Order: sequence, then C-alpha cells, then structure tokens
Amino acid sequence: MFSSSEENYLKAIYHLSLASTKGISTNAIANKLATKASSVTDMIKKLADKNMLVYKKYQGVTLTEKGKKTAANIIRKHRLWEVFLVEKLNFSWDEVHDVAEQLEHIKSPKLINEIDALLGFPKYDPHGDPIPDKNGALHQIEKSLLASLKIKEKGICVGVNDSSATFLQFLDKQGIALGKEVEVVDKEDFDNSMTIKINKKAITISNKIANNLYIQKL
Amino acid sequence: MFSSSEENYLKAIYHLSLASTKGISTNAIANKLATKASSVTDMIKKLADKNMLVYKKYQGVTLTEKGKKTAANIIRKHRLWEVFLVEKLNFSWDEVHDVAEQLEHIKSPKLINEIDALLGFPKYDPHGDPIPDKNGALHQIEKSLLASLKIKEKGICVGVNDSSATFLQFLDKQGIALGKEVEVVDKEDFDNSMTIKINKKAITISNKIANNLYIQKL
DNA sequence: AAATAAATTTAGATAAGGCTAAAAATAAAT
DNA sequence: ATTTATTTTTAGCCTTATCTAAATTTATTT
Repeated sequence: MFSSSEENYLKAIYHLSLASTKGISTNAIANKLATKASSVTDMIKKLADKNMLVYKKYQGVTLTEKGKKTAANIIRKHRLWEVFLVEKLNFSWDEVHDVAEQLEHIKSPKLINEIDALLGFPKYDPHGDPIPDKNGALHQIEKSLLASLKIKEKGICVGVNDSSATFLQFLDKQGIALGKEVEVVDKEDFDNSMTIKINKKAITISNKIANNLYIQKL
Repeated sequence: MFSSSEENYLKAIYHLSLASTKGISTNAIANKLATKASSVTDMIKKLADKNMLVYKKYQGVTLTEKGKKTAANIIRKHRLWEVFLVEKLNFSWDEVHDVAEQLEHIKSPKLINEIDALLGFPKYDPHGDPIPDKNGALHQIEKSLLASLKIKEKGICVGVNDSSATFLQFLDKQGIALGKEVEVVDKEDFDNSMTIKINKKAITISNKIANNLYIQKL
C-alpha cells in the first residue's frame, strides 16, 4: 500500500515519462510537485526500495513495470472521478481537478469499479485525456495541436493541454468545447495568432491558446 | 482546516458525548480510537487551542459549539457517502463503513451537497442512523432496543447499534432488515434470549443480538 | 486518613515527509 | 583542460502524529 505522497510522486514521474525517453531528473520532479530537490531525493530512494522505479545517483529515475502500472491506476481513478463529477454531480470541467486530486487516493477497488460501471466505462475524461484501463494501458487517439494546423484545415476539438481553471473558463467564454468543429481561417506570421471558425463564427486566438488545444484532423 | 486525524478525534468525542452528560475522559477517547492515552492528551491540547473543545487537566473534555458542528459535519459526510455507496454503487450495508471512513475526509462543500441532492436528501443512513443537516442538527426518531420489548409487543426494525460486518451479515442471514416488522413471541429468563416472529417465521436470538437492534414500537 | 489503585500527563523517541544550507558530482564554458 | 555553473545529494532540523516509560494527580479501599 502507498501513502498519498508516494502516489503523487509516482503520478508525477509517470506524466513526465510520457514526454521524455530518458530518465526523469530530480529537478523535473521537484518542479512538477512544487517541492524541493532534496525532498525528491529522499522519496525516490524510498520508491526505489519498493521496486517502483530504478534509481542511480545523479542519473534520474525510470519507472519499473510495477511503478507504471501503479501510477496508471492512480491516473485511472483520477480521471474516472472527474467524469463522475461532471456527469453525475453537475461540476464543470474547470472545477473537477482539485477534488479528483483527493478522491484518487481513496483505497477501494470495488468503489472505482462501480464508479466505472455507473458511468458506462468511459474512455476519456472531461478534458479529453484517455482513461487507463485496469491493466494500465492507454488508448491514445491521433491528435494534433491546433497551432499545427494550416489554413483551411478542419478538425474536432478533442482535448486540452492545460487543465487550469483560467484556461478552461476562457474556452467556455469563447464557446470552445470538446466535440466542436473548428476550421483555421487565417494565421498571422507576426505573432502566430490564428483566426478560426467555430460555432459558425470567426474568432481570433493567440498562439498560446492554439498550443493548448488538441484537434483531431478531419 | 483540519487533518484527518483531528477530524477522527472530533468524531469520536462527539459520539461519546451522545452517551454521556459529563466530560469525556482521555481513556474513553483512547479506547474508541484504539490509540494510547498519551496520544489523546496531545491531540486534545491541540483541539483545545483551536477552540473545538474545552479541556481542563485530568477533567476530560467537552466539545464547544464549533466543535460539535465540525464533528456533525464529518458524520454527515460519512453517512451520506454510505447511502451513496448502497443506493448508487451496489454496496451492501456491511461493506460501506471502511470506504466511508476515507471519503468523509474529502474537502469539497460542493461535492457533498451534490451527493446529498443526487440521493434526494436522505434522512437516514443504511444502518438507520440519522444524517445531520447542514447546521449539524440531528432529528432522532423514537426507538427502543429490541431487548427492551415485552412479550407480544411489535415494532419495525429501524436501526442497529453495532455496524460491524459480522453482525450485519448475521442479520442478513436471518432475514432481518430495516423496515421489517418483528413481534416478540417469547423471552427466556435464564439467558435473556428471545424468540421473535419476522418474515412470518419464528426465530430465536441471543440477548446480545437483541441489544444491538433498534425497533420503533407499533 | 493513609495507602493503594487507576487514570492522566509529561518526557523522550520514532517515523514520515518536508525544508535549508553545505558538500559533492555532473555539465557547460572559457 | 580548467574553471564556472548547475544539478543532485547529504546532513541536520522541523512538524505531525504516534508510542513507551516514568511521574503525577485523582479515585478507591482499607
């Protein structure tokens, strides 16, 4: 059994591993968890003792298969709870993160399996992120950043790269939601801003926005 | 904000206070929480500093109004989660306690209010215990221990005094459930066992059983 | 009322998780 | 190839929540 703190480390390392093939550095973990490098060193020693990851001094860490599976299971719980909050409890997608962050640590296999069933075994969370299955496998769909689309290309909004409340609320205000169709109308070389058509209306968004919205090309 | 540990102390003291008019002793708390008296002394000092209870050395403790309200709110969460688990997630009444013990510490007013609404604002948990309202008020119904009924008296099962899995499973096996009608057919002076009629069948139960089942007299 | 028993508190330790500051190792730059 | 900068680790300390053992207070007996 793992403490909430250990689980948070595993989750952070798992997320960092997706974006890198090399070992994950102490500093990267410290940064992700808003903690200090010295604290990370202590914890990764502990997780290495528990065979959750491989650690060689000064070389960063790599999750073992057991570590990956454990982390994926926590992420599975987090994302299933997010779906539950939105689908059953009238939470909006910008309100779910902090609560799911607590709920993911509840220990009860039956609980999460029943939640999964109640929701009809969803495959994606409210932000478009895939929900790992019971074995920890992820079925990622083909998706591109909106920023990478060329003029005239069309696609469906399928996910966000930033789940902060401010960004999500901005999308709400602009009428941008998962499942909606967008078309790139124009791109500006100077600042990489782009004009897109969504809800039959043209709106202009900055490059920062376009770099945080995932599209499935049509 | 309170730690899970602080919340558990408040809850334990609240429960003990219901069964006693005097201050709650250090030992009683230690016993309830399966911890040591010295640990209790430390914690009640901390809770006294936070104005949750009044503590005078060697004299036991009494919850303040704030302490009562805080404790009632935790119990409210516990019991609402129990109802949720039984009503929505196919848990049986002997499976809910440990999970609710974890869920009661989740911090999110919106979460528990939405759960309450989803369940239709229930007034009792699966064991027949009343759910405190948002102000911490309990609406206890009139109930008696089955052991106190005389021969020929009838009533409806409305609660249990012991929520352990073994006791609840025993009740299941005997076909005893909340809402069912029982009649005392006979009582044995020697061991205080009694024969009751339930589900149109007569069964004999020990005094220990009869002392853990609450009845609303008819 | 004094002596014994029981309950409670204090003192000192421990473990988990985190921090700061200093030391050591690795990486980058001249 | 040294020097400098950055990263990582170690060492020592803090807090929370425990515990054991000893000391103290209250309760109970004789």
